[in-house]
Amino acid sequence: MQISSRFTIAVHIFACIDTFKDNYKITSDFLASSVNVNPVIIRKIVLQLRNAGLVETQRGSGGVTIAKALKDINFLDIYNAVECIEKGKLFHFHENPNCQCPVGRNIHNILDSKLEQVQNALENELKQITLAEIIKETQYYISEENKNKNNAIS
Amino acid sequence: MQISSRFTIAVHIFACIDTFKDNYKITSDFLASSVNVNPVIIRKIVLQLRNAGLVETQRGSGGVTIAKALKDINFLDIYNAVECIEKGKLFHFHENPNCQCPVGRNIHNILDSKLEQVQNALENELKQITLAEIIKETQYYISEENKNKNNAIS
DNA sequence: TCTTATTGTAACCATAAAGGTTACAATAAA
DNA sequence: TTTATTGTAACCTTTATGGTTACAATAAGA
Repeated sequence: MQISSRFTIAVHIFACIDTFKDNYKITSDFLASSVNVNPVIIRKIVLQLRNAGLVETQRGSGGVTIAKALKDINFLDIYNAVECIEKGKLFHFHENPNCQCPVGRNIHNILDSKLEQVQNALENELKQITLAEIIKETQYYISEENKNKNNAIS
Repeated sequence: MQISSRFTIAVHIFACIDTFKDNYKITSDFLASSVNVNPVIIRKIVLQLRNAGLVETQRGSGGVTIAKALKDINFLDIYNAVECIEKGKLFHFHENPNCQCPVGRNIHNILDSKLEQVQNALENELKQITLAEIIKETQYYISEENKNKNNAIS
């Protein structure tokens, strides 16, 4: 299993919106061009982000905007928005362990809390990383490029 | 995405082997009965565990045994054995971000270390949990059942 | 040696998810 | 009224999961 590319695309979308919001209208075509996927893929992901209250969209006139302060959106918010994870569980448990067997009828007692512990570790780490941090990194790398460009000119 | 049930089945298999090793020959049929899946499913998972050096099997005569000390097998070993994760990466990155776009050509710089940080958090937590702990829990829950049974008899 | 039990493995199958595409109604603004 | 855009339906392909039947290879016991 892998976390689907919807997650990295979603982060990419946020980076684009913030970087280009003053100079471009952020349409699904615009985003599709940067991410390099079909615009409908972008629209589906943007819809998931909108349903989670992370972005706002305008039908007809177009354009996507970020709905919250950058520091108030973290990777877990995005993960939960785009990753359709069954019952919120990271681990898929085999369905019908044999309750005639001492191990089979106790396997949930034995495992459930451990699996929860692992899932919490993942979620806590996702929670630590906010869009504020990502946008700062984005600005840094773009400004470094511009520095190099200016050096080449001068 | 979810971590596949191969993982919980694999842990279940280890719990069974240790619990019943003195009183039963641990065949794929025996394990299949406790887990409640087709014996071939068990054999495929046991093969993955064998390829990872975690168990030993005997063709013909049959039987599965644990290949290492219980404290030397952790959840990450089992996870890596049964979860065929592409290039070892937890996150699937969109393939071809547009290098004409400042965000597109920097998105890996921006994201890669963050994704690695999250994957490390997951793997470290998996590493903390050993089979020794799981077997201890298994014995505890089974002994509790036996206590209750004895109480009912007396 | 023959029989039996068991593993390893191939060859299928069904279902679901991911990722993608075309098409178009609904909408908003110029 | 026209145009641009979103939301959405209806498809498609590919891959992974989980499952099944069948059988050759193997090891041990009768």
